[in-house]
This record gives sequence, structure tokens and C-alpha cells, in this order.
Amino acid sequence: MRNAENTKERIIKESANLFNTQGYKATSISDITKATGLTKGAIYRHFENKSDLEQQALRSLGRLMFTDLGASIQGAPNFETKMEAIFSFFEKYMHTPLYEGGCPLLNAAVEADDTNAVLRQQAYNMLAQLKASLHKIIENGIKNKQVTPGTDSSFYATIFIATLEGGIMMSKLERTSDAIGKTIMHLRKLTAEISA
Amino acid sequence: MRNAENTKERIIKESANLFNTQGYKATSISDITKATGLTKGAIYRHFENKSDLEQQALRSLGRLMFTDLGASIQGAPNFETKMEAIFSFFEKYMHTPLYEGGCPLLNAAVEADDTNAVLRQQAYNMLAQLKASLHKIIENGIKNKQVTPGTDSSFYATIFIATLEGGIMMSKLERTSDAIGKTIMHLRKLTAEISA
DNA sequence: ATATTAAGATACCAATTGGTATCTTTGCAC
DNA sequence: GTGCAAAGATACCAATTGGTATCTTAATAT
Repeated sequence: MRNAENTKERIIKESANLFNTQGYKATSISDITKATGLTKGAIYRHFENKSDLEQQALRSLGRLMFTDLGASIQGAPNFETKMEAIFSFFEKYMHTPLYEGGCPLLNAAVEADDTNAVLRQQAYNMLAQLKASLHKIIENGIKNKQVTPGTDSSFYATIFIATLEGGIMMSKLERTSDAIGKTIMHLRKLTAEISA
Repeated sequence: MRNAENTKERIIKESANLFNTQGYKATSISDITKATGLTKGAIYRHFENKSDLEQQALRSLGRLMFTDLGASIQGAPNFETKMEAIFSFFEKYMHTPLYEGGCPLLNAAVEADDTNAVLRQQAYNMLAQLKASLHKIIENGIKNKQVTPGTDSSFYATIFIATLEGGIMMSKLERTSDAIGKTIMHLRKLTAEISA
């Protein structure tokens, strides 16, 4: 056979790039044929329809993000280093992006929240996963006496994510790392504040 | 005549709603004809092309936002009340939205940053205006001894906006005011911290 | 070497896209 | 009331959309 898995991966990777930069609705199948060099027939052999491809592309982006981020976090031994791993992930992201077009969660969330139920649900799950991850880091920090007892983990998880995502939006719009740099600086201070 | 200004306003208002919920690219002229009850001929009499309509619609949303917000700010006598005006603007926004689809700045920024130069520029200007507004509030606060001297106005302006926009994104995705509520709570604390 | 079958290419489909040219209607000046 | 110009409706256009049916090509098992 003509390595099916391989081409499927290629289609997912290329379309994920297009979806994440141009938007899901705004990216056509023919855009994807141009990017992959394949034809419509080849693409529809591997995916039921466009929505199917959108889902798998976003899932792929999510995996990419969470795998990289998760590895950095797990490699850090305590609360402050774990938080630092998150910050340097987003900092590094500015110079050497893991994928084009900015944060897949932000992009999918803003595009899909009112129109695309399946993409919206996926973005929702990504956000839930990110929140759970941060929640756990803070809770463990409390348990291990690295975070001030009584700290509201849910509250801070939300604050951290909101600030980062907002910073990404601003930096992408301004095409400068200024905003994301400032937000991370702020979050570093916040991290120090709740550290025991 | 058949009140041209009136229908033009109607087209802008309806299309702004559609653009802000479904997205600019994803909203077709025929969507707008359905929403307004007008025909394509009528729409293209008032606007050169779709891009022209997009611009005017976004400008209308921007005016709506800045007018309302600006009035609240100007009505407040000092730093803390001005900041409180901003917070209650975003809080109120959750129950009684000024327009459907969430923050026009966020939506336009995320959709247009990589694909639509003219919309991107407009979003950029909106962000600049918002930053300038916050900057001025903080600077005046310093001048009037309501804010700790030496406070970095640009820094805090960025933090405030990023946190709010991120909170809006999360709240829209989760369909709860939880996230925006938490971010505002956090920003209230931050405001108190830099208050003299 | 050949048959088989999956992978991919080609050629089509109806529906929709942004846009335009032309026709009809409406309201106002006279 | 009639003429006129502006406002809006109608009817079209080529290009593109997501999708499908069918044909060709390539790798493998025998």
C-alpha cells in the first residue's frame, strides 16, 4: 500500500496548521489539497467529512501542546519549578512556536463558541484539562507545604489561564512579545506571592 | 427617499451582530439579507463590498463599546471608582450584553490576525485605544496621589486587559460567568494593591 | 508474473459564494 | 398629478464550496 497512516498524519498536520491560522470554517478542502499536494479523493478516503478532519486536527494540536507542556511540568520537582516550566513554555513559544497561528485553545474557543458545537466541546475539554492540570499543581503545592495553605486552587488556575491567553491574544495582534512578556512577569510575581 | 441612513444603520447593526457571533469570513451576504429582510441589491448600494461592510460593522461595535465604557469612566471621580466602572462594565456585560457574541476586540483579533489585514488593523487600533485609556487612568491616579508613585502604567494596562479578555474567552466557552467573575475579583485586589 | 485491493486521481454534482447589471418602486419637488 | 432621482428588488454571473462516484495506480501476497 502507499503508507496510509503516513499520509493521514500529513493531512492532519497540514490542515491543523491551516485551521489554526486561517480558521476552521475559512479553510477549504481545496486549501488542504494545495498544502498537501494531494487530491480531494485522497482526503475524503481518510476522513468522513470536513468536520471529522477538523476534530482530528484540533485533537492533534491539543496533543502537541499538552505533551510538550506536560513533559516540562512533570520534569519539575516542586511547585515553583513547575510553574516556571509553564511560563518558559509560553515564553519559548514566542520565538519557536510548536505550531503556527497561536494557541489552538484560544483560536478554537473564539471561533466555535457560538457556531460549531463539536469544536466548541473539544475546546471546552482542552480548557478543562488545562485547568485541572494547574489545579493539581497548586493542590500538590499546598500538600507539600510549597504553597500557602488555604490558597484557592480553582481561583488561581482560572487567573493564570485567563492572563496567559489574554496575553497571547494581545501579542499576536501586536506582533510583539511585549504583552505575553508582561503577563508572564506578572504571573511570576503572583506565583511568588502564594508560595510558602 | 426611503430613508437611506436608516436602512444603512440597520444593515450595519444586523451584520455587526452576525459578524461578532459567527465570524466575519463565515458570515455571508445572504445571511445578512435574511437578517435584515433586504436584498443583495440594497446592501451593495450602501457598501462597496463585503470588506467595507465588515469595517463599518466592527467600527460600530467599537463605538458602542467605547462610548458606554468611556461614559462610565468619565463619570467616576477618582482612580478606584474609574477602575470600578470598568469592572462593573464587564460584569454587567455578562447579564445584559451590549451586543451578542462577546468582545468585538477579542473576536476580530483572533479571527483576523493572520488573514485579514484591514480588520486586523482595526482591532489593533481598538486595543491601542483601550490601552491608552487605562494608561491614562493610572497616570492620572499617580498624579492625583491615588496610585502608588512609580507604578508602571503600561505594565498594568496590559495586565488588566489581558486578564479581562482571557476571562471573557473562558466564560464564553464555559457559558458561565465564573471565569470573568474570578478575573475581576483578582483585578479588584490588584487595583487595591497599587492604590495609594 | 499476476491478481487483488487499498490509495489516490479525476471528473463530476448541486448549492453557495461575492459581486454586478438591470429593472422596478418609492418619495419628493415642482 | 407628473417627472425624476434615489432606493431597493430581481436576475444573473463565474468561481468556489463540501461532497461523491468512478477510474487509475501502486504495493503486496501468492
